[in-house]
Amino acid sequence: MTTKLPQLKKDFIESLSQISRFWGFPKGMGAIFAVLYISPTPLSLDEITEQTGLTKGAISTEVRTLARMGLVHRSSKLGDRKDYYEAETDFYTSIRSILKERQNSEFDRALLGVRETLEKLDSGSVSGDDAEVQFIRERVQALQEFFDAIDSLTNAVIKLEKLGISNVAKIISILK
Amino acid sequence: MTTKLPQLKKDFIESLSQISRFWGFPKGMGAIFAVLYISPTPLSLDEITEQTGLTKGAISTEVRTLARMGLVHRSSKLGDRKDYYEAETDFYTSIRSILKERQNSEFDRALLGVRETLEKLDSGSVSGDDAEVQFIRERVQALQEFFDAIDSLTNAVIKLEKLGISNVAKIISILK
DNA sequence: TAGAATGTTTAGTAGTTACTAAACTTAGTA
DNA sequence: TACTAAGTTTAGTAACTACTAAACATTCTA
Repeated sequence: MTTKLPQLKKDFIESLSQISRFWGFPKGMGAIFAVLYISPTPLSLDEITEQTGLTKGAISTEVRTLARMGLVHRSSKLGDRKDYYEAETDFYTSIRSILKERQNSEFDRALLGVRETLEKLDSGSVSGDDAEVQFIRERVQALQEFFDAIDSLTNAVIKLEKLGISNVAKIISILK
Repeated sequence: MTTKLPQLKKDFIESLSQISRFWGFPKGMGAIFAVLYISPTPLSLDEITEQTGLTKGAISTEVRTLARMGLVHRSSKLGDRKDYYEAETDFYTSIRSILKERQNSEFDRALLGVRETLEKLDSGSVSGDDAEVQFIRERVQALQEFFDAIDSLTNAVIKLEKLGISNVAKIISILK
């Protein structure tokens, strides 16, 4: 039983749309990336419109976000007024810029909030029942250590690029 | 300058609420977990209501989700009809059950979609321009390899529990 | 059995978000 | 200059989500 290429493309686009939505990005963003990712040549805004069914407006704004995250790149041809877009294929590079993009985000400010809570508790500047303060201090500290561990691992992922994917297996075996 | 304990708690709850929202969970879920996490004793539904400002109904449903994810545990006292809830403090245990919970989720089905796309391309059962099929095959394969690498690392995180957080630093240094 | 205490479910709502349609802008061309 | 092609911005909308309020269910106690 054979599958026709257009159908295969549609399925792939649909899968990436779902994955995108799961990570808290618009469904359409995933679709746009998918279309660009499996295109041998850079595509114009109109071509993306055609393959995703989204309107020009939506693509215009979402492609800008994708570019800011480093997941797509914008280029142009001489003597052609159109913009052309292509997908970044190095995902580790993308991850790095996505994380950079997240700097100063609500998320980072929230993490900072926890850190500040811990600092206050550590500096002994919190007034209240001593035993309770101590208890909370230990709990918040454990949480902070967990966050730090996750942070370290995130940085590790970023570094995987240099190591090459093939080495991941080796690292995993070290962990076992 | 001293901070009063109730204010510190409020700030902490607010921080975890934001973090929760960032990860795509309801804000209230983070607040409930925060309240339980910094409580020395298990709390009843009414006590959680009081500290979060949410209604009984909301807490009833959200605490169930938290329990299913392994982030809180429900218990009861003899001769007391109330349910009591306390936070799980081993985050690695929680992560494991969250990931298990995700099994068969929309996300996993989407990942499966990509894998199936690749299998079709590999088995040569896709009809269409040969060069294009080959190009798409390579791209999808690269994406699949990336997903696999992330998956390996996720599993590594889960295993960190056994190693102890302190060893994470050593692992990171290996990666450098 | 009635009443109270606890927890669950359900109908509705306010707020958010991803998107469309269309007005607008900018730049190139006849 | 008017016209066209491309992209952006903006106003509005449909669908979703987290939550509230209140009805409902269950279990214990007088």
